[in-house]
Amino acid sequence: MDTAENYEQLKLENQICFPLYAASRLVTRLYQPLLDALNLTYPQYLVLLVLWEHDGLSVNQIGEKLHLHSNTLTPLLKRLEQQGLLQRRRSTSDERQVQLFLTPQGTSLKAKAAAIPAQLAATAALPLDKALALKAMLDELLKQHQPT
Amino acid sequence: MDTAENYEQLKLENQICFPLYAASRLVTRLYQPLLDALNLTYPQYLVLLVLWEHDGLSVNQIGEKLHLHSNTLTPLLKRLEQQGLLQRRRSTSDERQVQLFLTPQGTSLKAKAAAIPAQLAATAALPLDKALALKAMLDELLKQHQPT
DNA sequence: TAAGATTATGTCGCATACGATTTAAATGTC
DNA sequence: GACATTTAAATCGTATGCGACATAATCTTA
Repeated sequence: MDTAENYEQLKLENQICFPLYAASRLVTRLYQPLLDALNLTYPQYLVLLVLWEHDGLSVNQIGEKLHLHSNTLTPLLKRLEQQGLLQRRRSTSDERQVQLFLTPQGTSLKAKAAAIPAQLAATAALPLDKALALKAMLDELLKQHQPT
Repeated sequence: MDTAENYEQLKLENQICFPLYAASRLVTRLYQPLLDALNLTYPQYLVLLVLWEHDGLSVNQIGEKLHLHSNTLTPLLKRLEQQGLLQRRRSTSDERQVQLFLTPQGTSLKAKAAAIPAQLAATAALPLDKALALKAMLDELLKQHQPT
């Protein structure tokens, strides 16, 4: 094995995963001032995006969409329930499942959030074509590692 | 304002930042089995990448490279010190600064880590050209938000 | 040079992530 | 139908991230 080449690949500037890690945190920080107005964190915002599209999903169904498990989601969902944005309710057909239903406040928050994507695009300062190309590549990477 | 269009942009599938968030977490999970052999977390590995290139940097100098601050780095560095991989030492020229120096164990870990980039590339299953294109776009995004 | 501003690190609190385990409900199988 | 297996949530412990603040050292500047 070529040790010199291997060491070359240990340099930070040659890492592919580091820019992914740094960019993800950067973008979350860019969201934060916008989300502060709604009193949400970025993962909480993601959960609401899901519920605004599909109200009444179970914990695992939300987790499938966000690639998160109940160990992360349960406490997060309890906090959203505390804030009065949603209600957690045991499914009657399958009592193992907990379904999440938006409250009127949770539903109405969607209107306030409507401006966020455009605002974020403005602050991120990434041209639309590059943003879409980036998204396409990330989606491909994610798709290759879907469970199933 | 076009509310329907704004709502369209609130769909999860139209988010650019969500795949970034999900891919970053995915890749960190892909690293984990490789890093387990070295008893490291991914952020700890990143710190060592920096020190293997530039031993003796201060907390903030590491933070600049990784885009992290002392509130994150100090506890992490203390854990690496506990593991015997590095030593934290007050700078004599400027007693506000703490410099990080690799121990022999910390230095020797580099040889064990040498195989990781290639192993990760294999598991990530992303063709090199796409990986490089992805990195280029992420680097551009990060560059636009450099402090200074 | 003394006092205020700046800088580097550290501490604290909160909210994720996530592996490992637990509990209860539903399902499969004989 | 009893029982082992599987499944959905929840719980626990550890390690980040990060905003806000505290502290000590250095710098500025009047």
